[in-house]
Amino acid sequence: MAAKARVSRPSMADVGKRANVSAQTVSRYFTGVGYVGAETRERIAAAIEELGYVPNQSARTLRTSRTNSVGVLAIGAFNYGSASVLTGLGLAAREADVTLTIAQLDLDFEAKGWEPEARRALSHFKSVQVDGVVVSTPLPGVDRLLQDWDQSTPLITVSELPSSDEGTAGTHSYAAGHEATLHLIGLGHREILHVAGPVTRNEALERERGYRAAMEGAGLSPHVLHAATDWSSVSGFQAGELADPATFTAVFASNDEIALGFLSAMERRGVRAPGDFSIVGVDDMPAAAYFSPPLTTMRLDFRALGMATFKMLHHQIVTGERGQHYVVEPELVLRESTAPPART
Amino acid sequence: MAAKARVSRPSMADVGKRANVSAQTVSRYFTGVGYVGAETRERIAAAIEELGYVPNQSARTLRTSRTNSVGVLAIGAFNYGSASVLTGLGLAAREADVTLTIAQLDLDFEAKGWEPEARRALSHFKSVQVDGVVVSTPLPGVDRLLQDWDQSTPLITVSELPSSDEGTAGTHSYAAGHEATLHLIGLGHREILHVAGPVTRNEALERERGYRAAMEGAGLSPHVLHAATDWSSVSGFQAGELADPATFTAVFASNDEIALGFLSAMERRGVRAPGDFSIVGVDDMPAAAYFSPPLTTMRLDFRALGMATFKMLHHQIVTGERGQHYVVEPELVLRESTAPPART
DNA sequence: TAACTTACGTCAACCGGTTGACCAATTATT
DNA sequence: AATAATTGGTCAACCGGTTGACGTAAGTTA
Repeated sequence: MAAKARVSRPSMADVGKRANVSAQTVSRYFTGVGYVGAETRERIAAAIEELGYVPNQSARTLRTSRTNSVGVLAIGAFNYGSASVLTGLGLAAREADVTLTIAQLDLDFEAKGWEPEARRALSHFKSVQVDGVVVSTPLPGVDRLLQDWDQSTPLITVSELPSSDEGTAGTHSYAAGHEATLHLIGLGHREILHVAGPVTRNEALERERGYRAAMEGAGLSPHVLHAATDWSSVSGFQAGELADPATFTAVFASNDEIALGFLSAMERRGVRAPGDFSIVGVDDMPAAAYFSPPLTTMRLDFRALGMATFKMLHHQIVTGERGQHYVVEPELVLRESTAPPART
Repeated sequence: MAAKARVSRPSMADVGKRANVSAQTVSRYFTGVGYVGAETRERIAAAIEELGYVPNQSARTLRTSRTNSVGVLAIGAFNYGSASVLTGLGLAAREADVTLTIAQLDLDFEAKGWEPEARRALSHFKSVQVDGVVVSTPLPGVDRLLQDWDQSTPLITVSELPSSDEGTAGTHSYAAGHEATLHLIGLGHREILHVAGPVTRNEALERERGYRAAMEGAGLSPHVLHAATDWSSVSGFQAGELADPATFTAVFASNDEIALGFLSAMERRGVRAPGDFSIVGVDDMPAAAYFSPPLTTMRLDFRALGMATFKMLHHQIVTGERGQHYVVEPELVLRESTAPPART
């Protein structure tokens, strides 16, 4: 035992001393450059174990400017979709031995203007030198942020309808709106109401576009209710209170939660699905199968989106290649909330 | 312009050169120690802006061993509860200018044994020198992890029924189970089934304990159905398929999603709440108010839990004091899924 | 026997800040 | 007029790894 009291954590030199090798050999042990004998390797491993040595990531980063971490820019609250994307990101990151550093926007970012805050977050990511960045804020105008982004660190946005090839991923919300509406049209409905999601979200806008295209394609006039300020069932309920059941035989709701709220408001008036009207949502959250009635919906695999997004980013980090993109295609899940119309 | 091409980011020295001050004065500008005149301060700020200078966090950490980040150990998937806790943590962290670094356990951590993985995550946190750690994995046995945790960096567990005073936070699930059951008893129910949550979660165990205590306190015999492998409505539905409606007049479900699945299974048999049976859940997830019928439930404010947890941890980080704890008390939210029994 | 390969050791520079010691000039206060 | 307080510069050590250059031995292969 050395007389010197050690307050700080053990360093490479301490490990080397314990294993009767030089600190540089310990470095070789970790980095893999140069030769380290099998027996020496074991002695080093033992010394690490005994001392409880953990390498200092800051020192490593300072020298190598790599951190094995990626930054995630997210909106304030995690609902089903964003939480699932985060889950997917995290799972894929775990597999690649990368950790996520998350920066959240303020809850009322819409009012305050989220741009300065987003810039601060990105600047923070530069400060900690993340190896890559995921921008998971599907807000109209995120593109502006990325223009003055340093091209040298990979960045990928998980947004709507990745039009460009440049490292984007997202759900195909336009298709979701389109197919959902076609399903209702196919059942014979002609008066189809769209309960839109929050106008401040790209997904909501795309789903509405898809709906409108399907309606116009069939020669039907679109009827959109913009009552939602968020993705919650509260918004759906409020929309349901505003809607007149006499004016539609089917509803396309921008997501499952809104559909749930709408169903609830209708039931209060004695109007029920699928007898009195049909309704289809988007997301297929786990609970949707147990709504009353079980909800027909466009499934979107958010977790797979998160995993694929991370994998693309990671690929870009290690190889330097970019230009991929990934789109989650929606899938119609038929359940009991849709049926042919009772009246035409 | 210097002839030397600069590939790397600007450093403090570059800022100093631009502002006609020394690099040390720039350091004073950031750290606040020593004097920097108002006019000089402006020149430095301008130079930072012009160069797009961002301090190198690794260099800072290497010297100061502070990171302005806290680690969060979370389970694999984010459902309503854990996502809300994370939201709260993130919002409070944002306010304190701290970022979260998250480490997720594998999805099937239950099968594989989560301890080694959790240890790896904690070791990673040591490696990056987080200022504090939040252990948000309400698994039986987390205590074992903490025994060999280095006391010098603050750690707080968000778990069940924080018995000790030593920096813990959590929901009072026992009380939730107890009060929910008392509510049903108070309505006149005597045959009350408990649909338990996953036995691998502390909350589920505590809610069951609370239920049992209330039943036994009223001289009633508890009847517990252990069908859930997770917190999902699928589990609730499966439990509902196993349950015999003739054996109970009321149900206490371990959370809202399970209650939803159970309701759905019952409805398939033509058994409805609140006419045929009463049911109460736990969580009060936003959708619960729009279930059919709207669900009576024990509200738990997970976001507040997350925010309080972070604030406690942060207080501990800056002051060094510990010994606080925070408990989220459940609150009974009366809706339409409970009523006095039709039969006794 | 020469030429590699393997397995280390020893310096030393470097990453980019922080911190302390020390000095010098102005301005403000007693 | 003497003593502070304020402002800012210089030099150098330090945090804990990584990386390169160079040297030395042993064992292997041509």
